[in-house]
Amino acid sequence: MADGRSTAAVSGENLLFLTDEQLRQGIEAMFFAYRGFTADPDRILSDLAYGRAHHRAVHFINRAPGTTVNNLLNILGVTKQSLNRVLRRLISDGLVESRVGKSDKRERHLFLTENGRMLERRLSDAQRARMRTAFREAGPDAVAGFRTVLEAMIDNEMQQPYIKLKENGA
Amino acid sequence: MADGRSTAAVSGENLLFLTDEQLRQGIEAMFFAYRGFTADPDRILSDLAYGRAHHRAVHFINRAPGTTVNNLLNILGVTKQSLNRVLRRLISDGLVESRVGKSDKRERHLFLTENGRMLERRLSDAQRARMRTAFREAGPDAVAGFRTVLEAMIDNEMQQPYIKLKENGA
DNA sequence: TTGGAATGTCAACAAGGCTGACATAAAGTG
DNA sequence: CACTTTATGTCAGCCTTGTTGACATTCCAA
Repeated sequence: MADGRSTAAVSGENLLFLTDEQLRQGIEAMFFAYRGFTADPDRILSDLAYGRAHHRAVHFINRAPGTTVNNLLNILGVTKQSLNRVLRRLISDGLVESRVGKSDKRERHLFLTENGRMLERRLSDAQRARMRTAFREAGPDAVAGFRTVLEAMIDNEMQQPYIKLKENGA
Repeated sequence: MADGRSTAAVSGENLLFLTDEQLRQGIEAMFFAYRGFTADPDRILSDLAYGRAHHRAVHFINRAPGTTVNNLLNILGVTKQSLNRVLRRLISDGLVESRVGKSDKRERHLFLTENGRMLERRLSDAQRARMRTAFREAGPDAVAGFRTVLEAMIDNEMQQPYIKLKENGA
């Protein structure tokens, strides 16, 4: 661990930025920031007796309307049993609609209903507001760096569904 | 929502960086990056039948040896009952030692045992390795921006315990 | 000295992960 | 056509980790 300094020299510009202390600060910042990041939606959700799992489903259905259950499974990285529990409730509460696929009738294509879109809007408005404030405080250069580091931190195994998100075959 | 552009003008430099689309990308990057961030420790923990809650406890006890249960509670933002369950197991497994406070016998001061330090090392090595790779790929300027944005995103209500972490009164 | 505040423990419940097993319907293949 | 594979849903049961309620201990101040 004493060689943190020498490895940092790869970048050349700042010899100190890869010490274990710097990394630990990054790790803790990530922990506390993620909590802040989810705090506002969490408050809204708990009033409705929903959890983060519902938020994630609603978010990605909104982003890719008509996505199949299987595609959502890959994006979220949970089991179908776990997702199914969440979807069942969202459907019975009238926030999500499930349509049998036209070309492949085994598939279910998922859409937000009007009420679903309203909830999604409430949640994402809250989350965007916090992100907007943080971005504005930090400035455009910091935002670019933020994005660059986050992208480098994303698991390569898991990056495919993130990209595959465009597909939409209702 | 059409006024995203005008609010972005506050920063002056990049008129586009606060559109809803940019914010949405930031939100999703945060979601996927956090998953990557926890993936390596999660794998180690699941072999030991521990969860993230154990990781968090071990991390902050290592960072502030002798911290009290109450202080840890404030840092982690969970109920004392929830933390207690985790601590009980860590103590009975011989990873954490709980010493009754000298001046105030109601308090318990927490320390990692030798085995506890070994686990902490394994977990933080894995997490640091990923963060180091991401930092190195992104470069020092991006890292600075990353830190700036995360700090701006941390809930102000929750920032105090993060700072209070220094105290140590065994 | 006594009552309230602080601290920590035990019990029970819920959300949301997980695995395993199984059913159904549709699609694809020999 | 028979057989296999794929997509989805469901039931049962487990675990972790949140929650609230009840309670014991300790400290301190009126």
